[in-house]
Parts: sequence; structure tokens; C-alpha cells
Amino acid sequence: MIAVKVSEKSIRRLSHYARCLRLAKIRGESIITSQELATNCGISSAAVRRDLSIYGEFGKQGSGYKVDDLLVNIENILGTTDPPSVIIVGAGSIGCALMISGLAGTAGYTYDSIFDNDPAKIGRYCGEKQIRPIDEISEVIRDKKEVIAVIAVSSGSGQDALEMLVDAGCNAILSFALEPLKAPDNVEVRYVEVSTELDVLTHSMRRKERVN
Amino acid sequence: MIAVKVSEKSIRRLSHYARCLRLAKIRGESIITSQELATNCGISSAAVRRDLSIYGEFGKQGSGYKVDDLLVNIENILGTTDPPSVIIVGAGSIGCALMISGLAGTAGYTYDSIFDNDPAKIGRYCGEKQIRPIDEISEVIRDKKEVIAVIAVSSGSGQDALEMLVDAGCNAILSFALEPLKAPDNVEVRYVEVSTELDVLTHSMRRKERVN
DNA sequence: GCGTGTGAACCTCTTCACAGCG
DNA sequence: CGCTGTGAAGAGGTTCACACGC
Repeated sequence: MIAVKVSEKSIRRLSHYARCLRLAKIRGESIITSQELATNCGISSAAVRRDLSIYGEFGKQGSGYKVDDLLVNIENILGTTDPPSVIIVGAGSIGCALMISGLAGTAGYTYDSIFDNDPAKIGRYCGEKQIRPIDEISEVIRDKKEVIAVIAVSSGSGQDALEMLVDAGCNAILSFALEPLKAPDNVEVRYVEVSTELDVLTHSMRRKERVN
Repeated sequence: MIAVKVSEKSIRRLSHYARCLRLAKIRGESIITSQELATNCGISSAAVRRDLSIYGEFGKQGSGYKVDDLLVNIENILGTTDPPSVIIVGAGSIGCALMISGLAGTAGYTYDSIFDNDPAKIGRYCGEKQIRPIDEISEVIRDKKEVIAVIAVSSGSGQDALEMLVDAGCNAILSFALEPLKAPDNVEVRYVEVSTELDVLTHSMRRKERVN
């Protein structure tokens, strides 16, 4: 596999293609065209072909792409063939909800464990997992060598959680915290920003009114 | 206010600036520079000035931007001066968690109500709100004229939920569902895609390994 | 004939660097 | 003098349209 530098937008789309392919597989389809993938993902077929051709020639002219093969190739590119463990930091409502709802339909991620610093919560169950004390994070991260951490702590504690994770060796974080977090360059932090999504929706809603 | 066509990325950043400004206001700061906003949001100061200059000349050369004024202006642009009501469809773990955790620190959004189609759940409390039967959605949407709906239903029911919302007149939707949804052109649908975020994180994590 | 892979044109967003104003 | 606002240059991503292979 040749390392190719590539935009995040393209990676996001690969993730979407993978999702479509899993669904196509379930439906029993063995061949899929760029047009079908495009319609399912809400983009143009040229964009799909461009994305895929960056990494290789996966398709067959005149027919399309083999569903199974393309999925394997994309998972290989994403590195999700054997997905890393995911841990949750913060057993509040959001953290527990994530744990309970699980990650079915994804590349095969599973929530490995959930942590909190509130002694009253330790040992209680979220779904099938017991909430663990936060000081056990570092040994968990050392055991699995690669871990993605989801930060779902209450407002204001996000930075503390991040620093604890980074110290323990974690370098991939998905934060539900409202505040922007500071992290070293070698640590990738992504955000789920419900309030920004609401702002974007409000903006487009209000803009439409003005136009009409 | 002149209507300006503008990219979604710029709107997202305006949302971030608004968040920084609210924090600056709480800290009691009255003036802020593009550089400070930039550092807080992890981008360049030129980008901040560019974003803001699209809509007007909000700053003072030599000093910076008045925190209060800039916040008012940005909220005016976003349309969040009086934010629309937000409703939640689906009182599963995610829906309830959102309702319970609320929207503090945002432009002032509040979750107005939560709906489910499971008779066993109707009337039970999520935080301070009772879960309402799904057929009451249309009257709620008619009462408030503008509503953003958050779809947090179980896998496979997302499209049904969307259609019900669209029929009731809702045109702004934030979906936590895994599957991509089809909607009419005049309806804006956005997604919270935890599984795609995990894929992006996995990709960058695995890529780093290869480089080292 | 059909659908992929891709050069080339196009378009959009970002960065640079500096004039101009307080 | 400091910081904004912005023309101009640059970088990056998308779309077009068609040659090529099945």
C-alpha cells in the first residue's frame, strides 16, 4: 500500500462509501456503480470515481465495482480492517447513551470500557459494562496499544480529561465537550458540535425566509 | 442587512467565534483581536478577519473588535438572536441524553419537547419534560412556526421520522441516525456521524504509524 | 454500449502581505 | 504604532467531458 496524502473530506467520503457498501452487501448486491454510490451518498458520480481512483483502479469498465472487493479495499485504506478499541470518558447521560446504543453498522468498532471520576457511579452498569474509576484509564490504554477515546464529560472538564488521556498515551480523541481543547500536535482531536450544527441549521432556515 | 451568499465552512466558524465571544464576555473582556479569536478557534488571524469582513467592518483598526458588538452582529448574521425551538424525535438513550444534558453555553437554544412512538414511554420523564406521542409532532410544529428537529430514533426508522417531520412542515433536521436520509430540496438535513468520525480518527492514527 | 479513470478547466477557499485608519 | 480590511497570489477540491477497456 502506497501512502497517499489526501484530504479529510475525501476520507469522510470513503467512510460513507464503506457504509453504503455494507448495506449493499446485506441486500445481496455483488456489483455497484459509481452512480449508485453517488446517489446513496448525495454527491456526483465523478466525485466517487475520483476518490476511488486516488488509491488504485478498483473498478471494471463497463460494469462497476465488486461490492466485496471495494469494501475490503476501502477498509484497508481507512485502516478499519481491525478497528481500534473505543473507550468513553465520562459516564454522564451522553457517555452512557453512547455506550448503550453501541456502534452497530459501523466498521466493527465496539465500546471497550467507560470511565468516570464520581465514586458514586463506579461499578454501576451502562448497558453491559461497569463504570470504571478514571485512574484505570492509563492501564487500559497500555493494554490495548491503540485506543480512540470519546470525551463525554461535563462542561469545563474536557481539557482535564484530554490531558489525562494524552499522558496515558492516547492520540485519537472524539470530544462532545462544548469547549475547544488544546492538544499536542501528534494527537488528533475531533469534535461533535451539536450547537454549531444547530447554528448552521438556523442560519440556513433564516436565510431562506429572507429570500422568499 | 444585505443577504450575502457564503460557504458553510465560514458559517461554522462564525458559530465558533460566537462561542469564544460568549466566553470572553463571561471573563469580562470588552475588546478582542482577530489574533485572539484565531488562537481560540485554532485557525489563522487572516481567516478570522476575512470571515468577518464579508459581512461588514466590525473592527477598529489599531485596537480590535468590541466583544459585545461583534457577538450581536454575528448572532444577527446566524439568525440566532432569538433561536428557534428544538424538538427531539426518539426517546431512546441518545434522545433522552440530549434532553437531559441540555444546551447550556449555546446561542440560547432549548429543547422544547421530546417524542416517541412507543406507548410504554409516553408520559415518562426525560429531565423535566414528559415524552409525548409522536402524532402530536405536527401540532407542535404548527404552534411554533420554526422548529429544528433532532432525529434520534433507532436504526432503520430515520427515514420514517424525517417524512413525518417534513409533512408537518419542519425544514431543518439534525440526524443522529446512521443511514443517509432522503429529503426534499427545501429541507436542510445535517448529520452527527460518530462512526465517520471514528473512521477519520482511525485513518489518521494508522497513517501516522506508517510514516514513523 | 456502458461505466471507469483522468487530463483539463473551473471554481472556491486560504494565505500572504500591505495599505490605511484609529 | 497596532490591528483591521482586502487585493492578489496560491492551493485545493470539484466538475466536465472524453478516451479507454470490458
